[in-house]
Amino acid sequence: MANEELDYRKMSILKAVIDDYIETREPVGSRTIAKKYSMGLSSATIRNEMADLEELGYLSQPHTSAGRIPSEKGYRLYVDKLMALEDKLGFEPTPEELEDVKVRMQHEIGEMSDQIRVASELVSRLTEYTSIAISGAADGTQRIKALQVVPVEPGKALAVIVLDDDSVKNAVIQHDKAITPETLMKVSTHCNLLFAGHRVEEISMNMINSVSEATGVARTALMPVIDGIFECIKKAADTEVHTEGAVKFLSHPEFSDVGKAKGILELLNREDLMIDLIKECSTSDGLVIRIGSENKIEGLNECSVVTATYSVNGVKLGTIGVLSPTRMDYPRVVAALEYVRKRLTGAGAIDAPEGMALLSGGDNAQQPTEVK
Amino acid sequence: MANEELDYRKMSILKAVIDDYIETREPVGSRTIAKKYSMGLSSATIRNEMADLEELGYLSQPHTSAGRIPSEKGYRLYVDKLMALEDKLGFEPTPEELEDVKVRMQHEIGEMSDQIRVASELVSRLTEYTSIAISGAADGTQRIKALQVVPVEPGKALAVIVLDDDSVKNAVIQHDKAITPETLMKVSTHCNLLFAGHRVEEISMNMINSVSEATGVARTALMPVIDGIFECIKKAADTEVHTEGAVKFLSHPEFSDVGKAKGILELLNREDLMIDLIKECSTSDGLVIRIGSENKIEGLNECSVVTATYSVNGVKLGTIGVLSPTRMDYPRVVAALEYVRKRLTGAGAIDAPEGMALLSGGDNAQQPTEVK
DNA sequence: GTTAGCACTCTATCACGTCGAGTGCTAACA
DNA sequence: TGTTAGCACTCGACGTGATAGAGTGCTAAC
Repeated sequence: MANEELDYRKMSILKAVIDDYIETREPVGSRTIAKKYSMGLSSATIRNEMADLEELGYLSQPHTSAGRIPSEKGYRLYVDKLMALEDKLGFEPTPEELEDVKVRMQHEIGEMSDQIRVASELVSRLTEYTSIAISGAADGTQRIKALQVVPVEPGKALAVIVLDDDSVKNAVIQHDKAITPETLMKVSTHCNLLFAGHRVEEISMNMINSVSEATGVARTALMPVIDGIFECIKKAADTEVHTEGAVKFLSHPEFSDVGKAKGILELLNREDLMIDLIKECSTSDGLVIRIGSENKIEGLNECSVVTATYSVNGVKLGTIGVLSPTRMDYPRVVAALEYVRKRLTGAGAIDAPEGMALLSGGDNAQQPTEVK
Repeated sequence: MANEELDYRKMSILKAVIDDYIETREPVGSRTIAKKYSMGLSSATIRNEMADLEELGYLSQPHTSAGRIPSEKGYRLYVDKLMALEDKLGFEPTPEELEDVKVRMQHEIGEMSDQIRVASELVSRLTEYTSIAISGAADGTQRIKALQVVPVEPGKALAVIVLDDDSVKNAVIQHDKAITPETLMKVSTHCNLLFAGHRVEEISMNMINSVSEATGVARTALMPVIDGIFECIKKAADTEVHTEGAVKFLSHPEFSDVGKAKGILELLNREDLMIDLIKECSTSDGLVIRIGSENKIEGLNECSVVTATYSVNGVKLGTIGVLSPTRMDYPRVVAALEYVRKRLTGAGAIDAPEGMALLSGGDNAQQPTEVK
């Protein structure tokens, strides 16, 4: 499994360079590596190796007299084989914090599954990066738990559905004032019986026949009501986005230029783009890492995305993505996302993290990363 | 009504300076005023007047050889007496745009009254500034239009209420599995009858007696359900905030420093602070302008806030505030907020805007601004 | 194969000089 | 008495050049 091109020493040096660069944000020189990482080699030797690594495309130089910085290829190798995940979270959240998260996850029901929203907040806090959450399956495979039509005032009602990820959608119904609340109730009860337990995608318009027959309400009068219910169901198929900690982008020296910062924040506000970005990675149930230009959104070429998709009891809650400049603390992000997985599923261990460790013996690469 | 301290000429010059500074973002020199605003005076004369205005505290100088910029006192006089509101919107939104806004306002029902949220988006677009909207009365005076308990699955239900500003709140109910959906329905119907039309603040806990008696359900079993309903009603009393166009702050040269920009964006994320900021001004039903340090939030000393509170048919929809650096295009902001008022109420005119105009004859100050 | 030494390159930083905008003051003018 | 032209002065913006420091690649010795 060891990389053909690189021997052990080159890998060690590459890992040291990337670790240091992630930590210091400064191009890394040969002297730094020799001294700080006690390789037992002189800076001159390291210089030679670094020149090789540059030739092979793993490192690059901002300018002649600067140290090296990792290239995308370097980062790719790093996340696939080199990075060490031990203790990268740095701290366990306090018990109170955990309790708070747990309570909030279980207690609220909102537009988006609140579990995934709260989880996203947690990820952002743990990593100090921006996190983006998108809601559940949003592909029509969610099941309807309950449906109800709530009469609001004459001629106006509210369609409410609850999905299996405990998210709630509603839509306004403007109907004929002749329709009484009692009739609405009947329709509501019937639709609930009809739809509950079914997938969103299974609900089809011709069910109106059955509703009309069963309730004895004329089809034309029923139309707006059914329309409202369908609008509501349609909303269930919409993907919701929630961005947390967008401002944290301004902390990165990579975005110390206001124009650039503005650009990225405007991108983050583009819900359609963010959905695309995260969704593209949400097929697999594991972690997906996209480095720099591996992700296709223009303007995000200097950023990396790590996503994790979460399911509980077979219900897809959603996908959380962490977004930051390419110089991302990958191990920490991976650890945070795995930690949240543990929280969400209530089981599963990250106590003995897998993935590499080159320097600790093995060379297994169990972190499922999208291989470009 | 004319200011004691200032004669007509000084006011003209002050107005010209502020107009120009708002437009160009540059300290304004005497030559600029003389040439651009055709005062019929030489730059030397204007220089003398400007020196007076500075002495009186209406203008200040960044440094010796720069032009003048308005002080807070200068802005205050400007918004109270000097600014001209004619045609400040610059353009009427296209018919399609208006239609879009109208449709969205009427059609959606969400956590916050969508009317106020959509209005806030419109304001931000018209002014190119950040706008902050807070929801309705949120003081317990909203009335409940409808209430319903929706059974979700055994032991779980959802309380849904619709308020008079068409906002929807919901809360989860974890109840005894022995309670059947039919019982829930009975409770729901009873509560709806009991609560509908009443103010949120009127609902009191001892109503549980009546519910228990009327439905024949034991009080202990009923407790979680009533709790859920109360939680829901409690949420109705929460103020919701919606911020639109926060990123626009990054366009202002005043925030070209990333650190400063970060500070302000973090402030904008502090919902509690924003609620305080806007709420403080939401007592009056007119416009309130706070300039620089007139608003009490630390870190917003170099910003101004203009707020407008909107009610339709006696129902308070909410308050919209526009936030920008002190160098704000006040006339445009006022025009935009008045325009939105026209849109929301469907009547009322801003076609003949009031307020000053010093240079067009009158000197009335009808814009209700908070006098510090 | 490794390392010490050295010349070289490139950036960041700071001091310096210049330019231009705008002022305040004075003296002349209507 | 109010207005204006003229002028010396101030101060920030900007471009230039010198300097220091970090890091490299190469060569020769170990």
